[in-house]
Amino acid sequence: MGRPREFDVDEALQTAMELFWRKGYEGTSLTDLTEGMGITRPSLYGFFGNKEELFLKALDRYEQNQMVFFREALEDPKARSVAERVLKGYADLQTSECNPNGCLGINGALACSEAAAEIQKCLIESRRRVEQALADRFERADREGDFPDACSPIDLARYIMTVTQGTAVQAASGADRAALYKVIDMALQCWPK
Amino acid sequence: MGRPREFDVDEALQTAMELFWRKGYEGTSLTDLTEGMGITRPSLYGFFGNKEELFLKALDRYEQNQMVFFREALEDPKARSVAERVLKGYADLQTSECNPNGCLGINGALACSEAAAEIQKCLIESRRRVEQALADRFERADREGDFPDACSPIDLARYIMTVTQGTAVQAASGADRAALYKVIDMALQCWPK
DNA sequence: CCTATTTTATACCGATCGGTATAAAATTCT
DNA sequence: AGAATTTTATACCGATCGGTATAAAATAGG
Repeated sequence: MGRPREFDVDEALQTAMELFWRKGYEGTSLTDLTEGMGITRPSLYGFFGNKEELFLKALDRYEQNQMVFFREALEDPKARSVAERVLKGYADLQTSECNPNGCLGINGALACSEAAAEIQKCLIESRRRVEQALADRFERADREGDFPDACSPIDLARYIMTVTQGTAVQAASGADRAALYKVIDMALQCWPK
Repeated sequence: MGRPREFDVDEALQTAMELFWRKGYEGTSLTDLTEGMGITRPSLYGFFGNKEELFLKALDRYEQNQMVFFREALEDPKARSVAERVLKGYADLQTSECNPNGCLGINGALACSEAAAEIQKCLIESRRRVEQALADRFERADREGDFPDACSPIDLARYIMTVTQGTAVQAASGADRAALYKVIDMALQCWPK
């Protein structure tokens, strides 16, 4: 009942996600958002709360939709394949033609004013969770005898995440997928096949 | 002649650099700058041009002062030592107690609004120059027979830079120096001693 | 002491920031 | 048709954005 909505909530959120991804939280204005999403300010506030809540919803969508590859990679039976699929999956995401370059989780708010401190904290926490999930997977591999003796699961997980964060910066600087794949091949050389 | 300046230009620029380093170009307001530098707006504009020029001057200072380790590292006779010193030098810089975390060259403007597009371009170009300098050094090493056969100088240079950019994100997220050193040790395992 | 010069301090500019009050438009239920 | 409800459109809010006009304060040279 009531006047029917004139826009698709999912589509609008997708657009918001892409804008935040490309310009960061603070670099994206409400005017950017409303014009891009094709809705008015009252609609934005009515459906998504405020800018901060909208960003968190966009981040949630990002994790649900764009990071599928990560959860799938964790299910690979071999730890080295997990690492390779995580690295290449991130590289694919960071250089996808139909998405902004880089990662929303990093572009969103790496360095920012006090006004965005809360968003910055959320993104740090988000990255920490991803790192921990990978570390947990490597712990399992270690118990299964599917892990190099030389290094600890948590350290290797942090190394892998550091490389993906590096490729995120590279992608945001214009590096193409082939270049990132070469980086990944080198990054994986420390891991005997 | 004329009224004597009441502030030290060098000190003021140092403060500006630190602010931009911590909050990024767009995250740092003129109020942040003038209050931090202890000068008024007319003084800032009189001595440093405008916000954009001030940032570029701060970036120049950063490259001159904070990146000394990089130029020194390039002079090391062994290519592998060059790589190790570059990686550890960046990690030190990114986690120095007396500086903001991370890198100015990345925190400055990774993702931003159109208003900061020019600064963003300058930073991308700055990172590209650093990468090229390392690639040139590795080219030399290759000619000197001081380089692994398996990979090309430019690819390895990009790999090294990708890792330092990854550690920059890690540092900006609160990682400490010891953690980054572990990452670097793993990153260097692809390079036979 | 007076002038020229430089830097300071104050107050202001239009534009944009995130956010909202108000009411008209469009639907469903009675 | 009329009331209730929801979403739209418009116009606005105070605060802050980067940037500047104006003139007072502080020096050196004549």
